[in-house]
Amino acid sequence: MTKNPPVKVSFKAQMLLAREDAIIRSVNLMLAQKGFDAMTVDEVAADVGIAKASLYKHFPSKEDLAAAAMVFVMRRAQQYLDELPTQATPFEKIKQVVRWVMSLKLAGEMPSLPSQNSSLRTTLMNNKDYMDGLMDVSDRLGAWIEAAQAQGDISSKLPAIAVLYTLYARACDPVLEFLKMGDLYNDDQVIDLVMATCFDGINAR
Amino acid sequence: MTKNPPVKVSFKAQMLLAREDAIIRSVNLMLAQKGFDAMTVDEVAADVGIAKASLYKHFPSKEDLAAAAMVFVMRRAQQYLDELPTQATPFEKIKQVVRWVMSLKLAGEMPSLPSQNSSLRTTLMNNKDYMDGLMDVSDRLGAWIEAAQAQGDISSKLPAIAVLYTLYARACDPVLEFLKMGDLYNDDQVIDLVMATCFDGINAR
DNA sequence: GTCTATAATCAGATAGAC
DNA sequence: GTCTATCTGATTATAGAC
Repeated sequence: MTKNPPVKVSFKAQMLLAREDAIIRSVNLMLAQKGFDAMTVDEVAADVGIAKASLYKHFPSKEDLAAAAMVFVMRRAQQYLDELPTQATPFEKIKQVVRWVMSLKLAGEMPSLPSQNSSLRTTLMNNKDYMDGLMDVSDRLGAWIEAAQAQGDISSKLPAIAVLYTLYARACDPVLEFLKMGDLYNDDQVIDLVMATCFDGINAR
Repeated sequence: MTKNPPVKVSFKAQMLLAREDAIIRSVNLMLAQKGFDAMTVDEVAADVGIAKASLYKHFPSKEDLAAAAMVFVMRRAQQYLDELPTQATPFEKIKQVVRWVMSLKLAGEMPSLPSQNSSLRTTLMNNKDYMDGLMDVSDRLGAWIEAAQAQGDISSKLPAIAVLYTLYARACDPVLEFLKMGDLYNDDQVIDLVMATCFDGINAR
Protein backbone atom coordinates (compact mmCIF):
# COMPACT_ATOMS: atom_id res chain seq x y z
CA MET A 1 0.00 0.00 0.00
CA THR A 2 2.75 2.46 0.82
CA LYS A 3 5.18 3.96 -1.71
CA ASN A 4 8.06 4.76 0.64
CA PRO A 5 8.56 1.50 2.43
CA PRO A 6 10.82 2.09 5.45
CA VAL A 7 9.44 5.13 7.29
CA LYS A 8 5.77 4.78 6.58
CA VAL A 9 5.63 1.09 7.37
CA SER A 10 7.40 1.64 10.63
CA PHE A 11 4.96 4.35 11.61
CA LYS A 12 1.96 2.26 10.72
CA ALA A 13 3.41 -0.67 12.54
CA GLN A 14 3.91 1.47 15.61
CA MET A 15 0.30 2.65 15.42
CA LEU A 16 -0.78 -0.94 15.18
CA LEU A 17 1.22 -1.98 18.17
CA ALA A 18 0.03 1.02 20.15
CA ARG A 19 -3.57 0.15 19.42
CA GLU A 20 -3.07 -3.46 20.34
CA ASP A 21 -1.40 -2.35 23.52
CA ALA A 22 -4.39 -0.15 24.33
CA ILE A 23 -6.71 -3.08 23.68
CA ILE A 24 -4.72 -5.36 25.93
CA ARG A 25 -4.63 -2.84 28.75
CA SER A 26 -8.36 -2.40 28.51
CA VAL A 27 -8.93 -6.16 28.52
CA ASN A 28 -6.59 -6.49 31.44
CA LEU A 29 -8.59 -4.05 33.56
CA MET A 30 -11.92 -5.53 32.55
CA LEU A 31 -10.79 -9.06 33.33
CA ALA A 32 -9.65 -7.87 36.73
CA GLN A 33 -12.88 -6.03 37.44
CA LYS A 34 -15.51 -8.33 35.99
CA GLY A 35 -13.88 -11.60 35.08
CA PHE A 36 -13.88 -13.38 31.75
CA ASP A 37 -17.53 -14.37 31.51
CA ALA A 38 -18.95 -11.01 32.51
CA MET A 39 -16.61 -9.13 30.22
CA THR A 40 -18.17 -8.50 26.81
CA VAL A 41 -16.38 -7.77 23.58
CA ASP A 42 -18.72 -4.85 23.04
CA GLU A 43 -17.54 -3.27 26.27
CA VAL A 44 -13.91 -3.72 25.35
CA ALA A 45 -14.48 -2.15 21.95
CA ALA A 46 -16.35 0.76 23.50
CA ASP A 47 -13.65 1.24 26.12
CA VAL A 48 -10.88 1.26 23.55
CA GLY A 49 -12.94 3.48 21.30
CA ILE A 50 -13.02 1.33 18.17
CA ALA A 51 -15.64 -0.82 16.49
CA LYS A 52 -16.08 -4.40 17.55
CA ALA A 53 -15.27 -5.61 14.04
CA SER A 54 -11.94 -3.84 14.29
CA LEU A 55 -11.17 -5.70 17.47
CA TYR A 56 -11.66 -8.96 15.65
CA LYS A 57 -9.09 -7.90 13.07
CA HIS A 58 -6.54 -7.86 15.85
CA PHE A 59 -7.71 -10.85 17.88
CA PRO A 60 -9.69 -13.71 16.38
CA SER A 61 -11.80 -14.50 19.45
CA LYS A 62 -12.68 -13.43 22.96
CA GLU A 63 -10.49 -16.21 24.28
CA ASP A 64 -7.52 -14.88 22.34
CA LEU A 65 -8.24 -11.48 23.78
CA ALA A 66 -7.96 -12.88 27.29
CA ALA A 67 -4.88 -14.85 26.32
CA ALA A 68 -3.20 -11.68 25.11
CA ALA A 69 -3.91 -10.10 28.47
CA MET A 70 -2.35 -13.07 30.22
CA VAL A 71 0.71 -12.86 28.00
CA PHE A 72 0.93 -9.22 29.00
CA VAL A 73 0.92 -9.96 32.72
CA MET A 74 3.39 -12.79 32.17
CA ARG A 75 5.78 -10.37 30.53
CA ARG A 76 5.30 -7.94 33.38
CA ALA A 77 6.09 -10.72 35.81
CA GLN A 78 9.21 -11.72 33.91
CA GLN A 79 10.34 -8.12 33.85
CA TYR A 80 9.69 -7.81 37.58
CA LEU A 81 11.72 -10.93 38.27
CA ASP A 82 14.52 -9.52 36.13
CA GLU A 83 14.66 -6.33 38.13
CA LEU A 84 14.77 -7.83 41.61
CA PRO A 85 17.94 -6.88 43.49
CA THR A 86 20.57 -9.47 42.77
CA GLN A 87 21.96 -9.37 46.28
CA ALA A 88 18.64 -10.40 47.79
CA THR A 89 18.28 -13.95 49.05
CA PRO A 90 15.92 -16.31 47.19
CA PHE A 91 13.53 -16.10 50.13
CA GLU A 92 13.51 -12.31 50.06
CA LYS A 93 12.88 -12.35 46.34
CA ILE A 94 9.94 -14.69 46.79
CA LYS A 95 8.37 -12.55 49.45
CA GLN A 96 8.77 -9.47 47.32
CA VAL A 97 7.15 -11.15 44.34
CA VAL A 98 4.17 -12.27 46.38
CA ARG A 99 3.76 -8.80 47.80
CA TRP A 100 3.92 -7.34 44.32
CA VAL A 101 1.35 -9.75 42.95
CA MET A 102 -1.09 -8.95 45.73
CA SER A 103 -0.62 -5.23 45.22
CA LEU A 104 -1.46 -5.76 41.56
CA LYS A 105 -4.63 -7.56 42.49
CA LEU A 106 -5.67 -4.90 44.96
CA ALA A 107 -4.98 -2.27 42.30
CA GLY A 108 -7.38 -4.08 39.95
CA GLU A 109 -4.70 -5.02 37.46
CA MET A 110 -4.64 -8.76 37.93
CA PRO A 111 -6.96 -10.48 35.43
CA SER A 112 -9.06 -13.25 36.86
CA LEU A 113 -9.91 -16.17 34.62
CA PRO A 114 -12.30 -19.01 35.42
CA SER A 115 -10.13 -22.08 35.89
CA GLN A 116 -12.95 -24.28 34.69
CA ASN A 117 -13.63 -22.72 31.28
CA SER A 118 -12.38 -25.32 28.83
CA SER A 119 -12.31 -23.27 25.64
CA LEU A 120 -10.28 -20.65 27.44
CA ARG A 121 -7.94 -23.27 28.84
CA THR A 122 -7.40 -24.69 25.38
CA THR A 123 -6.60 -21.29 23.93
CA LEU A 124 -4.16 -20.59 26.74
CA MET A 125 -2.44 -23.95 26.49
CA ASN A 126 -2.02 -23.46 22.75
CA ASN A 127 -0.58 -20.00 23.19
CA LYS A 128 3.18 -20.41 22.98
CA ASP A 129 3.97 -16.96 24.34
CA TYR A 130 1.85 -17.56 27.40
CA MET A 131 3.10 -21.05 28.05
CA ASP A 132 6.72 -20.03 27.57
CA GLY A 133 6.25 -17.15 30.00
CA LEU A 134 4.52 -19.36 32.52
CA MET A 135 7.25 -21.96 32.29
CA ASP A 136 9.97 -19.41 32.66
CA VAL A 137 8.36 -17.79 35.70
CA SER A 138 7.66 -21.17 37.25
CA ASP A 139 11.21 -22.32 36.68
CA ARG A 140 12.71 -19.25 38.27
CA LEU A 141 10.34 -19.26 41.24
CA GLY A 142 10.80 -23.00 41.61
CA ALA A 143 14.57 -22.60 41.77
CA TRP A 144 14.25 -19.89 44.42
CA ILE A 145 11.88 -22.04 46.43
CA GLU A 146 14.31 -24.94 46.45
CA ALA A 147 17.16 -22.64 47.32
CA ALA A 148 15.15 -21.12 50.15
CA GLN A 149 14.37 -24.60 51.41
CA ALA A 150 18.06 -25.50 51.30
CA GLN A 151 18.85 -22.37 53.29
CA GLY A 152 16.21 -23.19 55.90
CA ASP A 153 13.92 -20.29 55.08
CA ILE A 154 11.05 -22.27 53.58
CA SER A 155 9.81 -25.49 55.10
CA SER A 156 11.43 -28.53 53.55
CA LYS A 157 8.47 -30.64 54.53
CA LEU A 158 6.46 -29.11 51.70
CA PRO A 159 7.04 -30.19 48.11
CA ALA A 160 8.32 -27.24 46.09
CA ILE A 161 5.39 -27.59 43.71
CA ALA A 162 2.91 -27.13 46.56
CA VAL A 163 4.74 -24.00 47.64
CA LEU A 164 4.71 -22.70 44.08
CA TYR A 165 0.97 -23.22 43.70
CA THR A 166 0.40 -21.61 47.08
CA LEU A 167 2.27 -18.53 45.91
CA TYR A 168 0.39 -18.42 42.61
CA ALA A 169 -2.90 -18.62 44.46
CA ARG A 170 -2.15 -15.29 46.17
CA ALA A 171 -2.78 -13.66 42.79
CA CYS A 172 -6.46 -14.58 43.03
CA ASP A 173 -6.96 -14.73 46.77
CA PRO A 174 -10.49 -13.61 47.69
CA VAL A 175 -9.29 -12.79 51.20
CA LEU A 176 -7.76 -9.64 49.78
CA GLU A 177 -11.12 -8.32 48.60
CA PHE A 178 -12.94 -9.49 51.70
CA LEU A 179 -10.58 -7.68 54.01
CA LYS A 180 -10.60 -4.61 51.81
CA MET A 181 -14.40 -4.52 51.74
CA GLY A 182 -14.63 -4.26 55.51
CA ASP A 183 -12.90 -0.87 55.41
CA LEU A 184 -11.04 -1.78 58.57
CA TYR A 185 -7.65 -1.98 56.87
CA ASN A 186 -5.94 -0.12 54.08
CA ASP A 187 -4.23 -1.85 51.20
CA ASP A 188 -0.85 -2.16 52.89
CA GLN A 189 -2.36 -3.61 56.02
CA VAL A 190 -4.41 -6.08 54.00
CA ILE A 191 -1.30 -7.21 52.20
CA ASP A 192 0.61 -7.54 55.47
CA LEU A 193 -2.15 -9.69 56.91
CA VAL A 194 -2.28 -12.03 53.93
CA MET A 195 1.51 -12.16 53.79
CA ALA A 196 1.46 -13.26 57.42
CA THR A 197 -1.13 -16.00 56.87
CA CYS A 198 0.67 -17.15 53.74
CA PHE A 199 4.15 -17.42 55.21
CA ASP A 200 3.50 -17.96 58.92
CA GLY A 201 0.10 -19.64 58.79
CA ILE A 202 -2.59 -18.98 61.33
CA ASN A 203 -1.17 -21.17 64.09
CA ALA A 204 0.45 -19.57 67.09
CA ARG A 205 4.16 -20.26 67.30
CA MET B 1 -53.31 -42.43 43.75
CA THR B 2 -54.84 -42.80 47.22
CA LYS B 3 -58.26 -41.50 48.13
CA ASN B 4 -57.65 -40.56 51.77
CA PRO B 5 -57.16 -36.77 51.84
CA PRO B 6 -54.65 -36.34 54.66
CA VAL B 7 -52.32 -38.98 53.31
CA LYS B 8 -52.60 -37.71 49.79
CA VAL B 9 -51.80 -34.11 50.62
CA SER B 10 -48.85 -35.15 52.70
CA PHE B 11 -47.65 -37.42 49.97
CA LYS B 12 -47.85 -34.71 47.36
CA ALA B 13 -46.03 -32.30 49.61
CA GLN B 14 -43.33 -34.89 50.12
CA MET B 15 -43.04 -35.39 46.39
CA LEU B 16 -42.69 -31.66 45.97
CA LEU B 17 -39.96 -31.43 48.54
CA ALA B 18 -38.24 -34.46 47.15
CA ARG B 19 -38.24 -32.91 43.68
CA GLU B 20 -36.92 -29.62 44.96
CA ASP B 21 -34.25 -31.50 46.82
CA ALA B 22 -33.28 -33.30 43.64
CA ILE B 23 -33.11 -29.98 41.82
CA ILE B 24 -30.92 -28.45 44.49
CA ARG B 25 -28.56 -31.40 44.52
CA SER B 26 -28.23 -31.19 40.77
CA VAL B 27 -27.58 -27.46 40.90
CA ASN B 28 -25.07 -28.02 43.64
CA LEU B 29 -23.04 -30.45 41.57
CA MET B 30 -23.23 -28.31 38.44
CA LEU B 31 -22.14 -25.19 40.30
CA ALA B 32 -19.20 -27.12 41.67
CA GLN B 33 -18.24 -28.54 38.29
CA LYS B 34 -18.85 -25.63 35.93
CA GLY B 35 -19.55 -22.55 37.99
CA PHE B 36 -22.53 -20.24 37.87
CA ASP B 37 -22.01 -18.66 34.45
CA ALA B 38 -21.29 -21.88 32.60
CA MET B 39 -24.19 -23.69 34.21
CA THR B 40 -27.34 -23.44 32.10
CA VAL B 41 -30.92 -23.88 33.25
CA ASP B 42 -31.45 -26.31 30.37
CA GLU B 43 -28.73 -28.57 31.68
CA VAL B 44 -30.18 -28.54 35.16
CA ALA B 45 -33.63 -29.40 33.87
CA ALA B 46 -32.21 -32.19 31.74
CA ASP B 47 -30.18 -33.53 34.64
CA VAL B 48 -33.17 -33.54 36.97
CA GLY B 49 -35.32 -35.02 34.24
CA ILE B 50 -38.05 -32.40 34.13
CA ALA B 51 -38.97 -29.61 31.73
CA LYS B 52 -37.36 -26.27 32.08
CA ALA B 53 -40.71 -24.57 32.59
CA SER B 54 -41.30 -26.82 35.57
CA LEU B 55 -38.03 -25.67 37.07
CA TYR B 56 -39.24 -22.12 36.92
CA LYS B 57 -42.35 -23.09 38.87
CA HIS B 58 -40.06 -24.01 41.73
CA PHE B 59 -37.46 -21.27 41.43
CA PRO B 60 -38.18 -17.91 39.80
CA SER B 61 -34.72 -17.35 38.35
CA LYS B 62 -31.31 -18.85 37.80
CA GLU B 63 -29.97 -16.72 40.61
CA ASP B 64 -32.55 -18.14 43.00
CA LEU B 65 -31.53 -21.59 41.88
CA ALA B 66 -27.96 -20.88 42.90
CA ALA B 67 -29.11 -19.28 46.13
CA ALA B 68 -31.05 -22.41 47.01
CA ALA B 69 -27.88 -24.42 46.50
CA MET B 70 -26.00 -22.09 48.79
CA VAL B 71 -28.70 -22.38 51.44
CA PHE B 72 -28.32 -26.11 51.12
CA VAL B 73 -24.59 -26.06 51.77
CA MET B 74 -25.09 -23.61 54.62
CA ARG B 75 -27.47 -26.03 56.26
CA ARG B 76 -24.99 -28.83 55.73
CA ALA B 77 -22.33 -26.71 57.36
CA GLN B 78 -24.56 -25.89 60.32
CA GLN B 79 -25.36 -29.55 60.75
CA TYR B 80 -21.69 -30.42 60.58
CA LEU B 81 -20.87 -27.86 63.23
CA ASP B 82 -23.64 -29.28 65.40
CA GLU B 83 -22.23 -32.76 65.22
CA LEU B 84 -18.63 -31.96 66.10
CA PRO B 85 -17.49 -33.75 69.25
CA THR B 86 -18.26 -31.53 72.22
CA GLN B 87 -15.10 -32.48 74.03
CA ALA B 88 -12.89 -31.22 71.21
CA THR B 89 -11.08 -27.95 71.72
CA PRO B 90 -12.09 -24.95 69.60
CA PHE B 91 -8.86 -25.31 67.65
CA GLU B 92 -9.50 -28.96 66.93
CA LYS B 93 -13.00 -28.14 65.78
CA ILE B 94 -11.71 -25.48 63.43
CA LYS B 95 -9.18 -27.80 61.90
CA GLN B 96 -11.80 -30.46 61.41
CA VAL B 97 -14.16 -28.03 59.71
CA VAL B 98 -11.48 -26.83 57.32
CA ARG B 99 -10.56 -30.39 56.48
CA TRP B 100 -14.20 -31.19 55.85
CA VAL B 101 -14.71 -28.18 53.60
CA MET B 102 -11.71 -29.10 51.50
CA SER B 103 -12.88 -32.68 51.16
CA LEU B 104 -16.23 -31.36 49.93
CA LYS B 105 -14.47 -29.27 47.32
CA LEU B 106 -12.32 -32.14 46.17
CA ALA B 107 -15.44 -34.31 45.96
CA GLY B 108 -17.02 -31.75 43.64
CA GLU B 109 -19.76 -30.80 46.05
CA MET B 110 -18.74 -27.27 46.86
CA PRO B 111 -20.52 -24.79 44.59
CA SER B 112 -18.35 -22.00 43.23
CA LEU B 113 -19.96 -18.66 42.62
CA PRO B 114 -18.36 -15.67 40.92
CA SER B 115 -17.79 -13.16 43.69
CA GLN B 116 -18.16 -10.34 41.19
CA ASN B 117 -21.61 -11.15 39.74
CA SER B 118 -23.82 -8.38 41.05
CA SER B 119 -27.25 -9.83 40.31
CA LEU B 120 -26.24 -13.02 42.08
CA ARG B 121 -24.85 -11.06 45.00
CA THR B 122 -28.11 -9.16 45.32
CA THR B 123 -30.17 -12.33 45.29
CA LEU B 124 -27.95 -13.89 47.92
CA MET B 125 -27.95 -10.86 50.17
CA ASN B 126 -31.74 -10.72 49.99
CA ASN B 127 -32.08 -14.39 50.83
CA LYS B 128 -32.82 -14.54 54.53
CA ASP B 129 -32.17 -18.25 54.85
CA TYR B 130 -28.75 -17.87 53.32
CA MET B 131 -27.79 -14.80 55.28
CA ASP B 132 -29.00 -16.29 58.55
CA GLY B 133 -27.02 -19.43 57.90
CA LEU B 134 -23.92 -17.49 56.98
CA MET B 135 -24.19 -15.33 60.08
CA ASP B 136 -24.70 -18.33 62.32
CA VAL B 137 -21.74 -20.19 60.88
CA SER B 138 -19.57 -17.09 61.05
CA ASP B 139 -20.55 -16.43 64.65
CA ARG B 140 -19.74 -19.94 65.74
CA LEU B 141 -16.45 -20.09 63.87
CA GLY B 142 -15.59 -16.62 65.08
CA ALA B 143 -16.13 -17.64 68.68
CA TRP B 144 -13.94 -20.68 68.24
CA ILE B 145 -11.24 -18.61 66.63
CA GLU B 146 -11.17 -16.18 69.55
CA ALA B 147 -11.19 -19.04 72.02
CA ALA B 148 -8.32 -20.71 70.16
CA GLN B 149 -6.42 -17.45 70.24
CA ALA B 150 -7.02 -17.14 73.98
CA GLN B 151 -5.72 -20.68 74.45
CA GLY B 152 -2.60 -19.93 72.42
CA ASP B 153 -3.45 -22.23 69.53
CA ILE B 154 -4.09 -19.58 66.90
CA SER B 155 -1.89 -16.55 66.52
CA SER B 156 -3.21 -13.57 68.45
CA LYS B 157 -1.41 -11.23 66.11
CA LEU B 158 -4.05 -11.86 63.45
CA PRO B 159 -7.48 -10.24 63.69
CA ALA B 160 -10.12 -12.92 64.10
CA ILE B 161 -11.88 -11.67 60.98
CA ALA B 162 -8.74 -12.25 58.91
CA VAL B 163 -8.50 -15.79 60.25
CA LEU B 164 -12.17 -16.38 59.46
CA TYR B 165 -11.79 -15.20 55.86
CA THR B 166 -8.66 -17.30 55.49
CA LEU B 167 -10.61 -20.37 56.57
CA TYR B 168 -13.52 -19.56 54.25
CA ALA B 169 -11.12 -19.18 51.35
CA ARG B 170 -10.12 -22.84 51.71
CA ALA B 171 -13.56 -23.71 50.29
CA CYS B 172 -12.53 -22.29 46.93
CA ASP B 173 -8.78 -22.75 47.00
CA PRO B 174 -7.45 -23.44 43.50
CA VAL B 175 -4.38 -25.07 45.02
CA LEU B 176 -6.52 -28.12 45.72
CA GLU B 177 -7.29 -28.64 42.04
CA PHE B 178 -3.78 -27.80 40.92
CA LEU B 179 -2.23 -30.36 43.22
CA LYS B 180 -4.86 -32.92 42.32
CA MET B 181 -4.28 -32.41 38.59
CA GLY B 182 -0.62 -33.31 38.85
CA ASP B 183 -1.56 -36.85 39.89
CA LEU B 184 1.34 -36.85 42.32
CA TYR B 185 -0.86 -36.89 45.41
CA ASN B 186 -4.17 -38.43 46.33
CA ASP B 187 -7.00 -36.49 47.89
CA ASP B 188 -5.89 -37.05 51.48
CA GLN B 189 -2.35 -35.99 50.72
CA VAL B 190 -3.56 -32.90 48.90
CA ILE B 191 -5.67 -31.95 51.89
CA ASP B 192 -2.78 -32.54 54.26
CA LEU B 193 -0.57 -30.28 52.19
CA VAL B 194 -3.07 -27.44 52.07
CA MET B 195 -3.83 -27.90 55.76
CA ALA B 196 -0.13 -27.51 56.43
CA THR B 197 0.22 -24.34 54.36
CA CYS B 198 -2.96 -22.92 55.88
CA PHE B 199 -2.09 -23.47 59.51
CA ASP B 200 1.72 -23.55 59.51
CA GLY B 201 2.44 -21.35 56.51
CA ILE B 202 5.29 -22.04 54.13
CA ASN B 203 8.06 -20.67 56.32
CA ALA B 204 10.42 -23.04 58.03
CA ARG B 205 10.09 -23.00 61.79
C1' DG C 1 -47.40 -28.76 38.21
C1' DT C 2 -45.82 -30.60 34.04
C1' DC C 3 -45.28 -30.35 29.43
C1' DT C 4 -44.24 -28.35 24.32
C1' DA C 5 -43.38 -24.48 21.92
C1' DT C 6 -41.94 -19.93 21.67
C1' DA C 7 -40.75 -15.39 22.92
C1' DA C 8 -37.09 -12.04 24.00
C1' DT C 9 -32.58 -10.89 24.63
C1' DC C 10 -28.01 -10.79 24.57
C1' DA C 11 -23.30 -11.66 22.95
C1' DG C 12 -19.80 -13.61 19.88
C1' DA C 13 -18.62 -13.35 15.33
C1' DT C 14 -18.90 -11.82 10.29
C1' DA C 15 -20.14 -9.33 5.62
C1' DG C 16 -19.15 -5.94 2.87
C1' DA C 17 -18.59 -0.96 1.82
C1' DC C 18 -14.97 2.45 2.18
C1' DG D 1 -8.01 -1.62 9.05
C1' DT D 2 -12.05 0.66 10.31
C1' DC D 3 -16.66 1.20 10.11
C1' DT D 4 -22.13 0.03 10.11
C1' DA D 5 -25.22 -3.41 9.89
C1' DT D 6 -26.25 -8.02 10.35
C1' DC D 7 -26.08 -12.96 11.28
C1' DT D 8 -26.09 -16.81 14.28
C1' DG D 9 -26.50 -19.35 18.15
C1' DA D 10 -27.16 -19.84 22.85
C1' DT D 11 -29.80 -18.87 27.01
C1' DT D 12 -33.08 -16.97 30.23
C1' DA D 13 -37.71 -16.80 30.78
C1' DT D 14 -42.78 -17.35 29.65
C1' DA D 15 -47.47 -18.71 27.29
C1' DG D 16 -50.80 -21.75 27.16
C1' DA D 17 -52.62 -26.50 26.64
C1' DC D 18 -53.43 -30.55 29.60
